Amino acid sequence: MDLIQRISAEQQQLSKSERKVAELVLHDPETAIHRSIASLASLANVSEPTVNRFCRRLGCKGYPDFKLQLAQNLAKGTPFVNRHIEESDNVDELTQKIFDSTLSALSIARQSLDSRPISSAVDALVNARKIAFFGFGASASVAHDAQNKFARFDTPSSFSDDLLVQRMWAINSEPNDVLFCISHTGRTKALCEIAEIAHENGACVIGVTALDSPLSDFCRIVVSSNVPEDTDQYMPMASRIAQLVLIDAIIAGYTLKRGPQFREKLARVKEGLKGSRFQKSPDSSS
Amino acid sequence: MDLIQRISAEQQQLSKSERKVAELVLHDPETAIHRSIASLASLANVSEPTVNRFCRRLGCKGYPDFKLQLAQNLAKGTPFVNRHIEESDNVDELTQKIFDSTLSALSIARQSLDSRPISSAVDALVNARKIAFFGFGASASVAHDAQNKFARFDTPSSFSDDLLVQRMWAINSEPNDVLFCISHTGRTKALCEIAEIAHENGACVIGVTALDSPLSDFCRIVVSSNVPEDTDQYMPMASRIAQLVLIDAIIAGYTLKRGPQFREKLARVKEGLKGSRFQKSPDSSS
DNA sequence: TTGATTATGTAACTTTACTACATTTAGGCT
DNA sequence: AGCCTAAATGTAGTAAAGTTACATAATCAA
Repeated sequence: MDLIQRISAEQQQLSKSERKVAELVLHDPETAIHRSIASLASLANVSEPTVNRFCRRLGCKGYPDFKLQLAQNLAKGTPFVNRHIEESDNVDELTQKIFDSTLSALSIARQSLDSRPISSAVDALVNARKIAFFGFGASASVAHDAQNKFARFDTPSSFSDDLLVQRMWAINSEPNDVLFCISHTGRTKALCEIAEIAHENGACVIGVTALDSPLSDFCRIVVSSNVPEDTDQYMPMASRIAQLVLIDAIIAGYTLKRGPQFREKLARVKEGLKGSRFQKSPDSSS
Repeated sequence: MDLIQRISAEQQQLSKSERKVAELVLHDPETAIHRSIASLASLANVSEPTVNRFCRRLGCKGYPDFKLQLAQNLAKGTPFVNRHIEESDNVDELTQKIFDSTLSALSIARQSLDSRPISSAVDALVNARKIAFFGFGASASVAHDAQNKFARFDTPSSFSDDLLVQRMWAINSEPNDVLFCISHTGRTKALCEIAEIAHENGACVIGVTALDSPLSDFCRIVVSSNVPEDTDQYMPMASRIAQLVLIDAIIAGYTLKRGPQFREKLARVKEGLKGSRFQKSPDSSS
């Protein structure tokens, strides 16, 4: 656990004066690392030894050591604590918080990543006859995004958030077909049904979902993201971003595995998109 | 340019004694940050002021400042630099790289953020009569995602990636209607046309796009993300993630501005979604 | 070689952080 | 309440670290 997290964790157990220091540091860590102990102390309205004791309580050797660790912590760029949004936040604070918690979730997901299912997914895709991406609600747009990327490839792919279309696809599925079922919770009844049908037909069902969920029972491969609870209480935020990035990784793996002449094709596809744009600086699709 | 790079760059122009210090630091930076100026000086067989002068020559305020910068430099260690994917990467490396570059892009976007257009967008939405989210290609799924979130709210909202549907909406648009046009480059001809029509009808066109792009000419508000060039050469990766997070921020601002009784409604919507799921741990939509 | 210029080191000084101790504050018990 | 104990906080002195001013040594051009 890094220093900033340690401070916010221990904040409760600190004494009154020490908590003043903690608040100051958490509120503006940048400032702290450029100040002397005396200046920080007076800023927090406490004495110098209090600041020193505060540092030691956090496991530092002294104030200079504390500054050093804090500096490193900041440089690492994971001061993204899941700070919850408050009624009093202005738009600027709020925006920063949203970015922070997304970054935080992504970086946690990155650490607790299992590349094996991703690898299996790539293998399945390379041999796929046709591919589909299904999901509902917020996961539908993730599926949509994934299909959009596969549209660049030469294997037939489809997306749907329509129950009946999905069911038809599943019923017609065969071995060597790949079905991506996307659901954060893995508890959406309708999607489980679809997955079951495809699974029974011998298709390779890949779940971008939670491990040990009802949906995962029907999946040959489960790619899970292990993001912390969503910051926002009303709708998925960070979880779907993690799903997108996971799928990006699968796509990158696929692109690589298909070899150089496949990537030439991709370059041609990209070139071909230019016709739809006002020219100036050639860029990726949008 | 970071400190270590700066040292090796200036190494040639340094005097004999100062070069000794430079070599020492480059050879073992870890040690340097934990030593006092005296200890470092004796280790390099030079005097203390020499070390001090060395620090200043590198643009630091003094030795403590030098240590701080060096520490930050080291902590960055394997920063989320846009490390390009290589043929030889295995799936694990590749996945890490994809996550890294996404994190990198997001954190850059976070730093160079202008909250004013976000704030204006929130204001426009609060007064909106109807709202639409349009985009093509990868941006279509972003628009899809945004609409999915607005489906929870009480203002009529729609999404389309269909040229004709979009055009019909634009033609029917009026003042107080809000149109989100999503495009990374802001150069997609079709979308510009739609934006122009809506704009001429007096609707509030909000571009989630690049500043100074053709599209931005028809936008009353431009929310831009300033992400670095996309890592992947073939398709948008990081840029669309940044778009999503920007829209998340707008939504969070909107939710907050609508006040507590509006959030109660949201809670009811979330509760209502449960019926579509296998129960166990209630969670957000998927 | 010599004078000027730059590089380096010495020593005094200033700032910074730490330690030991005194004072205050808070909580428990009669 | 009033007292006692223990914890928390601050004061003042001390040690250590960093900086500055100046003196000496090295380098180079004429």
